[in-house]
Amino acid sequence: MARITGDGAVETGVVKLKDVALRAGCSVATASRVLNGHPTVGPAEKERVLAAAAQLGYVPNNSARALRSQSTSLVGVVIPTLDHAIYAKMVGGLQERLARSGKAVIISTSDYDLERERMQAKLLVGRGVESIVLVGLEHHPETLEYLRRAGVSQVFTYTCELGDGDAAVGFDNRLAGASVARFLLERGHTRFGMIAGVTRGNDRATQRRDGFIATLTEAGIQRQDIIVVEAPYRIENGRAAMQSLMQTHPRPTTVFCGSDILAVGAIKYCHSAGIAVPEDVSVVGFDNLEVAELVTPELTTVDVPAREMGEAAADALLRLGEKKGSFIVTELPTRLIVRGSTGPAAARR
Amino acid sequence: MARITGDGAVETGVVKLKDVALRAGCSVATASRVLNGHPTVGPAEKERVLAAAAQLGYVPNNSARALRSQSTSLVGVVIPTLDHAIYAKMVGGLQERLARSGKAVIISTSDYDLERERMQAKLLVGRGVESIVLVGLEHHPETLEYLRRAGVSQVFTYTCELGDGDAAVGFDNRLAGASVARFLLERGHTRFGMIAGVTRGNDRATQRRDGFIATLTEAGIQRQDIIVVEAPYRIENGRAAMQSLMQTHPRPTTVFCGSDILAVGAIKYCHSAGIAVPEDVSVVGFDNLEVAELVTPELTTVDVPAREMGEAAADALLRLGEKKGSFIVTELPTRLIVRGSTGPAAARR
DNA sequence: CTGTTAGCGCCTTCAT
DNA sequence: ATGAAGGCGCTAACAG
Repeated sequence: MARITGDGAVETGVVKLKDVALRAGCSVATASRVLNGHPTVGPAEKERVLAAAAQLGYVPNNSARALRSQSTSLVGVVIPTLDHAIYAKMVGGLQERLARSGKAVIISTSDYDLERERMQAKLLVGRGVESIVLVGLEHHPETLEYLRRAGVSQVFTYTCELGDGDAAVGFDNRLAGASVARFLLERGHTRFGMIAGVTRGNDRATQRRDGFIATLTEAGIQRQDIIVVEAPYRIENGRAAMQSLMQTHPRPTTVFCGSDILAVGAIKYCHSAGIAVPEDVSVVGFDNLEVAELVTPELTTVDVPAREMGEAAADALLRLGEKKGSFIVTELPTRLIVRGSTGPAAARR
Repeated sequence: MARITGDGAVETGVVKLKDVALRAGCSVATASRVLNGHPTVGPAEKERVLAAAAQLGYVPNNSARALRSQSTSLVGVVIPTLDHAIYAKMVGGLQERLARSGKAVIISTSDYDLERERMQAKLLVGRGVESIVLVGLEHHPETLEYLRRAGVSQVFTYTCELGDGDAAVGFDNRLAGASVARFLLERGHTRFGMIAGVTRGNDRATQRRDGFIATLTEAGIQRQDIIVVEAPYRIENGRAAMQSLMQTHPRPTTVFCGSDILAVGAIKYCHSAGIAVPEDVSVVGFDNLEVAELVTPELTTVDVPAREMGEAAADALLRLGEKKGSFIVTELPTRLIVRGSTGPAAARR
């Protein structure tokens, strides 16, 4: 698809900066300067370059630009999975906000595996990302070391602890777990169950659990009256976990779930087993997903501002680019949304 | 933060091919050959290069590789929104499958706006993507023209019509709508409502609606016994739309919703208004989201293989790269999942 | 203010 | 089978 231009040059496919310079009658350096808004260019020259670029439909080659300038305007994000709305929405907020600043987002998933996260992060560095957005505080030490050496700034989300990162955007998972505990204590509950997410390699799940338990024990609840199980975030697992909890004697008067996903599974089990919610057992979730308002009874849960977190992560990342070497912590509020799945403690039987 | 390695080299930041060659005691050419699986390398040399690369944690610089080889291994995807699970999951499948082939995914969103989609597509081309994954068949003509000129192959998803694209991976929305109509006819329904998604610029919503209506009219249903409203995919809108449908006289014995999101809103309205589902009115959704099994009664819906679609899109895109200029159509099956929200037609009142 | 020059990191001829 | 060298397209020094 070669074609002959007005001035006789033969072009094949893509137009390069050289072509623009040729047509504008200047050097590639000047053309480059104009196109990059460099000020020291005469207005006449400038005009010609711009016109030439427009006529030729010039599109800069980002690979060359990136290679040369060592800057790609690329941001990497590694999340556990796109199947969970909270992560997907976070990425949505991130992407949208970054797009306004001309940055693009390369996405990848780790499936809650810190080792996979490490690999993904390396690949992203190879892609030339200048910053990387990770979920949580806990990561493979090598991941962070590698990123640091590569000069890639690190933004942690879903946590407001900075750890070894450059920025943290999120909330205090421990505090959130504690707030649920306090709420349930106030309602007079005495025996507690928890269906936590898998805590291995997941600081969010760990802290929610720890904050919950610590607050209960500080309030005088015996450790034997707190029974904790772990389950991957899937409805089926919530159901099975609830079943095991409901088979203990005496059974908990309330169950706190590390995610709404688990909570709806738990409620589903109760329905099938003839256990009344909240009369027999109160259930609390986490995340405030859309489903929270769709189950019967509606789910008491902790609202997590997923989209806002993505937007705030974008802001943090942008500021990090401006002042290199600074640290940013943005704490976002969570709040307990009380709905029908919780009530006063069930009568002892 | 330079550090001294065992063999005395000073490293700053990222490991380059030169570093690997140095440590392996060979030339960069040889190292390159080994890392690219070029056959003509002695096994001893090969071993050393691989070891060196592993020890140093070498990651190729994609900008350089892209510049040299004129190929970026970058794929762009534009979806309406990451807030809806079907799109998020599709992207998840796409990303995961492409990662295996060393391709990265740059993501962006259009918010169901074809004009925004056009802009995003242009930006992606500027980023050097070699293929682009779009949702649906209908796009701004300029979008497709631009992509074609830039040599970017186009994969459409959620449709199995090729249109002006190079590949289509999805299902027949019209047929899916028709299958719902047939199912409801068999159950003896006589007056039909539909809460469709917004059809403007959305061929999926349009075709689901058209297939539904066409099948009904072909079966002898009068057009006045089919009432259709449109609503953006949000629970609240489903609720409001259902309210308006339930206020017509005589009211429909069944309502087909263009998405489970709308359907759960519709069911929610029924609960609040004392309308029994499915006794008073049957409800059918679309997508088979997780919520479909969580509402009461559970939702009859059309299962859409979102993740598989992403994976199939990746496959199509890969094949497209191999045989330039070919066309690929992959039709994925949908199936009607019958649950408790549908029953025989309600008794006439 | 503009042009010339020297690479960015990698792959791939071309020699050996 | 291996190494040396050139250049992908662009930008940032440095000259002029």
